[in-house]
Amino acid sequence: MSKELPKAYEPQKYEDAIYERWETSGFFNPDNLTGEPYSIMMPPPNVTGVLHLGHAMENSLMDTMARYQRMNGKKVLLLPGTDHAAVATQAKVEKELVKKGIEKPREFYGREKLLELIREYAENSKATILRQIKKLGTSCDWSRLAYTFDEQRNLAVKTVFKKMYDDGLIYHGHRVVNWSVKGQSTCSDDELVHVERPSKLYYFKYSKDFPITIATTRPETKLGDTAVAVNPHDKRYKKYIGKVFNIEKFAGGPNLEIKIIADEKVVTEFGTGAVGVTPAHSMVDFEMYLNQKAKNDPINLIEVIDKNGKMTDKASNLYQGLLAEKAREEVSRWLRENDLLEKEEDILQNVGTSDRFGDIVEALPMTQWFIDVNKKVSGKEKSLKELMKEAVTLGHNGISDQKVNITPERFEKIYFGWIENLRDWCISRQIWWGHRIPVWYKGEEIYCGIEEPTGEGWLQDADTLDTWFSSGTWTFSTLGWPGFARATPGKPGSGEIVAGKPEFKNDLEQFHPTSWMQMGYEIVFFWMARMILMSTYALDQIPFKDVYIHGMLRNEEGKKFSKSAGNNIDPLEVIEEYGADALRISVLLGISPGNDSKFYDEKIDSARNFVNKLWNISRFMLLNIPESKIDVKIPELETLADKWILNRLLNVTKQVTDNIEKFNFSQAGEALRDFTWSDLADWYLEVAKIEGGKSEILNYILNALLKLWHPFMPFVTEQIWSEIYGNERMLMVEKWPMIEIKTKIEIKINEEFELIKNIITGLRSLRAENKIEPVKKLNATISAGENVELLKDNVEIIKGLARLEKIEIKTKIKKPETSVGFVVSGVEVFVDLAGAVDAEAEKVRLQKEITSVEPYAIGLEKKLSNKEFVNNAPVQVVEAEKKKLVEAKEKLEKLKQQLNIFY
RNA sequence: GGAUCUGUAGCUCAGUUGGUUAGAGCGCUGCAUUCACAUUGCAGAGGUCAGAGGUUCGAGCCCUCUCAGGUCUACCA
Repeated sequence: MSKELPKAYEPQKYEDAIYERWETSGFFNPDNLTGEPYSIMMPPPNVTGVLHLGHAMENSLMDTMARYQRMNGKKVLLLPGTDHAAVATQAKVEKELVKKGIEKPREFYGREKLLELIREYAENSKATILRQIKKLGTSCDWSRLAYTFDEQRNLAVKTVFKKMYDDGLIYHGHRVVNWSVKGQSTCSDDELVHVERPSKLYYFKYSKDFPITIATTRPETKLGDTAVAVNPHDKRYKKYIGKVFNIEKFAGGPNLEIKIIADEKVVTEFGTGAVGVTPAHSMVDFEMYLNQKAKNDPINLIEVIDKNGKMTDKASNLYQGLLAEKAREEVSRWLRENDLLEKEEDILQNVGTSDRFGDIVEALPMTQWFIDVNKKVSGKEKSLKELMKEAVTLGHNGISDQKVNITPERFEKIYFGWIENLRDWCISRQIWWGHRIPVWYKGEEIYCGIEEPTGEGWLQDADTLDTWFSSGTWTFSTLGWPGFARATPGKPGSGEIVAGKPEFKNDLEQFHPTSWMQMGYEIVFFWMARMILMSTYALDQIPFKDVYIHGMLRNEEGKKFSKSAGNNIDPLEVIEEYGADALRISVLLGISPGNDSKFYDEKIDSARNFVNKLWNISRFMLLNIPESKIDVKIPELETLADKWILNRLLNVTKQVTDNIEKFNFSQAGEALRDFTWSDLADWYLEVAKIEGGKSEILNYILNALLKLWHPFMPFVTEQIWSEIYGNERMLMVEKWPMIEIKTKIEIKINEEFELIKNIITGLRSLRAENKIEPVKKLNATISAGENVELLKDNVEIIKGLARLEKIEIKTKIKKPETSVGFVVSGVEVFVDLAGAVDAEAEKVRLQKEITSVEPYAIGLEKKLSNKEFVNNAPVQVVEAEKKKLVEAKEKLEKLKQQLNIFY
């Protein structure tokens, strides 16, 4: 059955229907597949808005992998989902409400009503996102769709929380935390964005008789100072250590009691070598406070800034109620006026801002929930920190196949560095959109549990959990945990055996640890680290075996795409104009793992062109295949070109396979594109027009080609497939081409075909240089040496592709007088131009070529006469160089002979 | 301050353990249109591989330093 395709590929006409066919086929659901389980969890996009190009890239990566694995006979689960994104979503909705004129949405609506509004927004956004994912062609199992904020995930979150609580890893503690005044909530260290800004460093003394000068960027916090820390080895200050100084009415305000303490971390060389310690408003100072407490030499903690960023009554009524920044001016002014300010210095300072609310974060002491990362996990003798490290080094519990492999490798180091500096993780947030902390209070009593406690008078903790707490459970909460994971001691994740179906395994058993995970480098700490923490702790398993870290897409100027910058690109618009396949290869090709890449018009243009090229290649091939067959073996190979293209096909199959296995999607696609466009379209199909009778081999190649391209460009390949073979079998579940290289690839075939190609290219080039019209047929003679038979066998190709009338091939021919010529691999080609030879031009051309070959030959000669090279280099290399020299010399000699004719 | 990435043709980038006269796409120049494809084909120009040292028979690739740009990170008060 031969079918003629339309002239151009119009993606809009086919894509939706194809997606529907895939979906209804059931093959997106692994339950309908057999083979070894292979699982990928989709990083759930935030329901804060719509997908952007970065998501298009992620979907392309995941889907390419999923389709490749499926075609390789794996039971593939690509599980889709969305993320409620706690702070991010609430911040977003509140921002829009503020824009509408509701200044304080939380006060205005109250908890229930505001939650309803956020929920509505989230559901809307979710629907859009899911539609976009389908448009991109992602082959995910919609029957397992998950949401980080649905009941199933809530159960998983509560279960982990309780386990950690019972193990004493989660504690309620009074510590200094990051506080966003604008968002009225805490945030974790990772949620800070450091911004560099100009600032002033003030050098001052607390009072005239205070012996040490202190430097600070925040004079207003000094109203809450309770100590000065110096290095214990600092000779200048040693004598003061342990002394207490009383300062009356510091800056006209409160009385201070300053104890001089010693701390190794104080750098003698920096500033004055002495640090004013404000335990309440600095993470570092708070740690000193804890240290002093532990040493039984306590210092006080005085809060002078409140949750609204204003000075408290402890700062005295002179400052109370002022915003911190205002108080800073006032304090420094007072110090200046009272001659206590010694110096002001302009410096650049890094301040932490809230990633969601944008304001500068205050350090405040508060009672919050924390995860202790240093405490030993019961029954493990390892802390969470150590678990996180072990999973990436030795493998979880020292088991090597429970090791997380990170690609590219360099992110391992970055990950370890982060672990080193990790502090206890503050997990409670004062926003409403999120998983409520499963803790209830009644007077002094505290209850932590999955269900609300029975009895009167219990009040649930008002706070919610950091969104990454729930995201951390993603790889297993999506697979039914804890439902199917009633733990059998020693065998985590073991489920129930269903009677009569002894082979039954639940999702968790089949698909966890997941096989492969991809994510952007910007969430390695947020997410990858937390998944490893949660999974190793709660399941005793790593979350995934391989994780691939990709870079960010930027625009032509290298800027981030963002809504606020106004350069956002909607993937749906790109798909509408160019098609999903074009979008997919434009974000997949031309990138390198872990590095940022640019997206711009020319890229998507050429991607679209290529999709169309493939369509037309198929179109042409089909015109030459009277009867398409679906399962074909390698046909008889008659001509050199046949052998060559098949060798190239097998070769590129291997390259594509190897590169996908190594997550080099870009290289895989590029190799395939080069094969398709150059080898196949530009050479072999042109040869096929001349040689004819290629039905079977074209059938075979087209079949393989569509399969190889399918993971990258699923729509166009599936469409072509169905145009050829009807709708009975789907390309999506066809077998990936086998690499059946029976005999080893014959280098000779390649070399021989290269010679033919070079002769043709040389003839075309000669024609162009001599400005001979393309239609004019030429006569050529070839002095072929030992290649006579080869060239005679392929004479029709040469004649056809180089547009020759007559060709004469002999072992040795002298250059005819009225001809021009060139030399390639020992073969001399002459073209008779009769009177049309431009002797001067020909002389110049020959001379030019001689001057390029001569130094090359001399270089080779030198190299080969170097004994050290000959002795040290591998034999193959030396042999190759010798061969090159022989050829170069031969070529040089022939060129010189040709040139001599003119004299 | 520490870490890390990047620097290859006008532009965007490949270049896998060191071994052809360093490649591709876009752009540019010239030519071609009843041919599967102008969303095309053919031919061509264009590079001291950021710079300087070093290791090696041999370096775009390994080592050291310098310069430029980016990113992450930190308790410079």
